[in-house]
Amino acid sequence: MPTLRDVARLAGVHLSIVSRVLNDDKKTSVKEETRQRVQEAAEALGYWPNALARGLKMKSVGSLALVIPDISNPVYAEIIRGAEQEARQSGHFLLLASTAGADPRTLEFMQALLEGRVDGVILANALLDDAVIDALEAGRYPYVLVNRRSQRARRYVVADDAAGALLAVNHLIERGHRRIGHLAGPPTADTALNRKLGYRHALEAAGIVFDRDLVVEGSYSTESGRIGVQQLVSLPHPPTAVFAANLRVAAGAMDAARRLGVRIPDDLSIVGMHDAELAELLSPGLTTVRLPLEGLGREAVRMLLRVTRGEPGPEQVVLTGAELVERESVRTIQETAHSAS
Amino acid sequence: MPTLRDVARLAGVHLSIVSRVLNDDKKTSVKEETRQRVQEAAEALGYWPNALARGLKMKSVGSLALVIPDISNPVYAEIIRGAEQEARQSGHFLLLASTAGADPRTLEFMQALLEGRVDGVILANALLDDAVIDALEAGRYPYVLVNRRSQRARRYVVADDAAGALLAVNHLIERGHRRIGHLAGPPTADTALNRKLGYRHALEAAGIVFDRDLVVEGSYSTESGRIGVQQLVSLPHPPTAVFAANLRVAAGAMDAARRLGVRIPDDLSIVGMHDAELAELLSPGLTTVRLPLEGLGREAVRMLLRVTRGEPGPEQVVLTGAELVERESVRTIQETAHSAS
DNA sequence: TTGAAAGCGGTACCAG
DNA sequence: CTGGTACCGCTTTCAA
Repeated sequence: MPTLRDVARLAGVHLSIVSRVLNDDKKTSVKEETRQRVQEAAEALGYWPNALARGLKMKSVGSLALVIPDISNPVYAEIIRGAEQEARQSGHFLLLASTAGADPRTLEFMQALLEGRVDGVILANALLDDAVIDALEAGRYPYVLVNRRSQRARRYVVADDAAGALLAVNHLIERGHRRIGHLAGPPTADTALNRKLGYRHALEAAGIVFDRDLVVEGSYSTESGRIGVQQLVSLPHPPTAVFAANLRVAAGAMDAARRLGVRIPDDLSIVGMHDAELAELLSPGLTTVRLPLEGLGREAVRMLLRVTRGEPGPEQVVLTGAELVERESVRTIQETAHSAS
Repeated sequence: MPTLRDVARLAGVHLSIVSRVLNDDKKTSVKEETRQRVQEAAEALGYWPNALARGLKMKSVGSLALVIPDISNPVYAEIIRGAEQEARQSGHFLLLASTAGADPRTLEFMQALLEGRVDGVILANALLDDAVIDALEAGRYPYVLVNRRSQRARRYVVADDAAGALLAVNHLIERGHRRIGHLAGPPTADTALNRKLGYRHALEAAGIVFDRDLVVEGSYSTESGRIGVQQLVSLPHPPTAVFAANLRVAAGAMDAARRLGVRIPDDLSIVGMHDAELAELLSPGLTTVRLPLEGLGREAVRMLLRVTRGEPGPEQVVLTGAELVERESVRTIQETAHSAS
């Protein structure tokens, strides 16, 4: 790998001149002819600056990291896309780091990342340990949480999960459902809590009494959906519809329902949270709520960049704009129970 | 951020001693008491080495990059997992970089990565431009292709796609199918070519004449599967089964078939390549061939690490071990056509 | 056993 | 307009 020194030698100038030319420094001017020579020499040698050396001097390497717990979760694909675009547009490099398998050592993992490899981190880790956040705050390290809120974290960007859930459950109510179950996510996840909140609000607003038997708490996994739906359908008075906290949960629920002989939507309607290609591939197509995840990614990068530059700006942002995507997993029911009583 | 100098000052020793203690240098010995003082000082300050400075000096930063075209493709999840584990086990840091959206600038993208941010790269980019590989070779940069072979590339690790395809098609043949279509992947992808080859070999071995109308070429997308299946079922003499080159293609095919009123497996059997959770969530469950993708990731990291260390070793590896995962998308048919003639 | 110093590849300030 | 130089934080060789 050629260095500045090599280019300087070839061009017959001092290396500081090469640096100026290549960074086109406005402060000092360079004779046009010299500039030419330098550029040609750099070209000829295939010179490419060393990010380490530059980063060491500049205290900034021009890259950000997005830390993700599980790359295979489709939720992250959209956040990544948004973050990627935004980073690229502002001339930064986005590196992804998966913590899968590193769980017990997340803190060490973060430290390794923060040794100078990146200028700041975006944490999409829903199950992130508070200790990590404390360490980040203590070290005054530039960071932003995405898709997760935390008491300890000063900065985050999240979607309006409660509003999204409201949308989902209202849809079910409009279609005549009154006995609506909820496959909730892990109580450790802020998003799960807000979705449950939205669920309760929707019921409340419709004058439906909340029945705690109808909500089963689990994790954000397909397996959790399978278990949950089994529990709901074996209730003495099972729900006619269910709101799943997550796409994976919904998919698992559909899978289990099918195996149990529960037809969707005939026997059970279902709407899931978060829209992705999977929702369309399921059979029947899953009605979902689309969250502005790509926007989350973009906004997180913007915020992080502001922080690294020491610029002021909002530190907590809630992105609204959830919308219902109707497919075939919800059926309309007559309000028989009502009129019969 | 405290530096070596800060620790040295606090411990009352020279910074070179601190370096020795912290890296527990075997060559020079340090008085036990001094060692203690240094460690305490480092601890007290929360010292953490600067990877940039160290990397600049050592010409190695202890991290590798895995470059992926599209993070949402489930194929990569497994490769990533394997690579991650292997990297971690050997004390390296695996960074992921997605090229999505950077397509026309992949070369620049690679250069940015190779400015010193990482010690080497693993390219999982199936549609990678040859120019990138040439540049990598020319720059003698440590790299390994994974899940893709190339004339220009000296190093790669791939699965035995042809054998996997053989497995899939043989399964169909054993179940009595003789008119078997193939939804092929993009001719630019080495994996697609090998899968098509396996398909042909299987037919040949069974004495089934190859009918070019039964193979429709596309891309590795769900949309391609949709289009392909539509084309196949509208043939004057449509196939009774189809082998999809990819999980996404299979999923798209199933989706389109459903919309066209073609029942699976009753009207059309289908087997896909690459097993992932999605295969199980589809309805009916998709029979697939499981490829040793996690192993691909592991092996790629091992190879890359060897390269960075200048150690000898195999440069092309083909991982065998594909296996059939039976679910519900294939039905057995009687060999009526045979006996009737 | 410890200290001093060179240098990795850049950037930026200062002097000529 | 150009050259010289200090320094970013760390590793490592050489002397004391």
